[in-house]
Amino acid sequence: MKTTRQYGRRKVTLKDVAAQVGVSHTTVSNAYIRPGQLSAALREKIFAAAQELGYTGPDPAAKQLATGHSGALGFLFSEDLPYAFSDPAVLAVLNGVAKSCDEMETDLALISAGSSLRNMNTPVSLGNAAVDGYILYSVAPDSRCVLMAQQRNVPLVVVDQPRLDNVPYVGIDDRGAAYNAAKTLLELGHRRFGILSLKTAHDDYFGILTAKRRANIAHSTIAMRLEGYLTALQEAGIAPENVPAWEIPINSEESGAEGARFLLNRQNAPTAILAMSDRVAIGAMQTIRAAGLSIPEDVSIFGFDDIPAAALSDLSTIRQPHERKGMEAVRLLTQQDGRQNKNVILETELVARGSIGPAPKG
Amino acid sequence: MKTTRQYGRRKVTLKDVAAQVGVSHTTVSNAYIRPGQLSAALREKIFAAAQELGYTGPDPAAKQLATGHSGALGFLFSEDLPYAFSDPAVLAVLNGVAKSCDEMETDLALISAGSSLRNMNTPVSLGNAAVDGYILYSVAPDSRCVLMAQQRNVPLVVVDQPRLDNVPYVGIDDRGAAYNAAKTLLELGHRRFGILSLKTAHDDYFGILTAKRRANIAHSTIAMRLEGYLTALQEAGIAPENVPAWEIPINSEESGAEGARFLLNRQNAPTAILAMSDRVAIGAMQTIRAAGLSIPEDVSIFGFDDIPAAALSDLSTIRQPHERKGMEAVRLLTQQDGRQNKNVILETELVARGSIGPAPKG
DNA sequence: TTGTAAGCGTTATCAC
DNA sequence: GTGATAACGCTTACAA
Repeated sequence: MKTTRQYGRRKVTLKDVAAQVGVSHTTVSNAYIRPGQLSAALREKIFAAAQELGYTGPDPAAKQLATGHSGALGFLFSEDLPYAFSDPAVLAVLNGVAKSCDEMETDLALISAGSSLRNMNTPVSLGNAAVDGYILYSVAPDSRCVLMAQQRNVPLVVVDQPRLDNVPYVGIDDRGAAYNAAKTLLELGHRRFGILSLKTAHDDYFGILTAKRRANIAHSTIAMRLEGYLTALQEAGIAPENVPAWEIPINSEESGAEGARFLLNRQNAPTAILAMSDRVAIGAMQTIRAAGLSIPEDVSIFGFDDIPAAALSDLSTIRQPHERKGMEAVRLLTQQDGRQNKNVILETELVARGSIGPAPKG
Repeated sequence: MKTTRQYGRRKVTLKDVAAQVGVSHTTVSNAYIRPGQLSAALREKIFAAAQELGYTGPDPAAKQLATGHSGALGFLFSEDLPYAFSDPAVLAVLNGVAKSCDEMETDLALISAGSSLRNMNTPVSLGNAAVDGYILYSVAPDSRCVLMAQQRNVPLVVVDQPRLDNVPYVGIDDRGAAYNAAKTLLELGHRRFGILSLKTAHDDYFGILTAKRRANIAHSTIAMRLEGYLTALQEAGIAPENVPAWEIPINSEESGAEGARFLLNRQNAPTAILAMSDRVAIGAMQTIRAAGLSIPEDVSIFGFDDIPAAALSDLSTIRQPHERKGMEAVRLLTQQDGRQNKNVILETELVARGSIGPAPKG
């Protein structure tokens, strides 16, 4: 991509407009940003001249260099963009961010963490993007871009992950929500549980969630959810080591289906499955039905997120206010008036649907 | 959002690093962009100093001002962002764009046309974003931002809409695809058709797609699809005026359901419905079934797009290579080496599923 | 291999 | 209300 000059004609600047009208370039600048400083007539005259010359307003880069801010914010994903666009939960958050940006006339730059991690040879910044601040969305705590974002010395807000000192945080009570889900199933009489966990660490492992891995969970949201589940079960006298768990490689229906196969094929297969996302749960439901079992007569299942597909699948789940997460993040980023550490914990709601029922007799 | 300086410490610049190491300004700059110009040892020394001082690389704004380009591109939606994120077809395109951007290490700025249309008092540019080029995605031809984008004097690429002189274009053969859909239903013996059309103009109208509106369709993709349908029908001896059509207000399932109610409540209700999007078709299917009719025994229905939900609903449709649209757009934007007018028309595929069948007897 | 100096197009300060 | 002048932080001939 070449610069404007590729077209031959030199870029039209403030100066050109000023010359045309016969005023100083300051006055033209004022016409755009301080309307009160000149007569309406002159302002009109300037705009007319600009129009005629093909001047499209102050150059964003120059403006930013002079003012120190760009009017754009960066939304930083941990996953690659293609994945992000396929996940309804991510989209809902992004939706909220977009809404708020729209209102504030702020531009939105999408930045995938993946891309920033490539150039290991050169200490690159996070994207070439000129942004006034970053929203870190569910970024792995050990990711290099966390450090990079902090070094950049612009306002930051974290959504979901990771918890950072002196950085505002938007999230939910993952632990409490998970606790309630497990509790609900316990009250229905279930005693044999299985857990479908999202990735616990930034590696390529998937399979049985071993005790060792349980103890070293890098992703705090996952750790909290697991803790919530296990705490409820433990309170009911069910020891964590007696609760089989499967760690999936990626948040998708297929992975959920695979995890469910593991759980159902064990001795003493669970009558209740706790899944850390709706996509995983929906995949698991397919496996359950394919095995000739009924939901909820034979197996109850609980999801997490309440994506649109959950209602269609009659899946019980934890409703997260995804969109509000995004909106709060923008608000926090925009209103950062000091170093105060404002956190926002949003409410979740337990949505009971047809996927859960009393534990089967016997 | 304040500038960096809010934190008290002055921003670290190239100069500071240069002073620290005891070299010039330029050498430090070279360390970042022209590694060949200095010894590896010196380069390391410079990076070390940068690290120590907290220098995070050249300031994007300053860099852009000096070089003339930003390494970012703008993706311009006609709809507001929140809508865009709810439309699977839009997302798929965005996905393709994101993929390509990722590869090229280009940043992606999302810009909704809506926001640019607000400040009518000041001639604002498209977003504050400093971008090297724009992808215009399905923007209404009469939208102000088309003009604004052109004035900005940066490379442009249009996806789907509108066709612009001297601007590369990425799209499909809407007319041909629609023609094939109608043809397929004709071959199944259908004679009574109904059309569910997307918005034809940029106003608040919805309801019967009148002859007058049919003749004044602002959105070229819609015009082409309608023409494709009607041409096929006309060739089979069915006059356009005998084909009822409903124009929906917004591309959603609800609107489709409403449109289908109109079509089914008429005298001589259609046995075949041509919908211009899958979302609309899926909404219509609900109405059809709610009316006690079977698909495809009583009514056949054809969608457009092949979004994931189409397969789940067993909906026949036209598969568009959404993702490739996005990738091609980035390619065209990036490779613009002159003023040549490269257009890309991607292939579509007719996907026949269970939603179509022979016309009912009688 | 390194340094000097001239921009890049704005905004901001402060006189007039 | 208006206009010089100095930043803003960097890139890039060109010179050494």
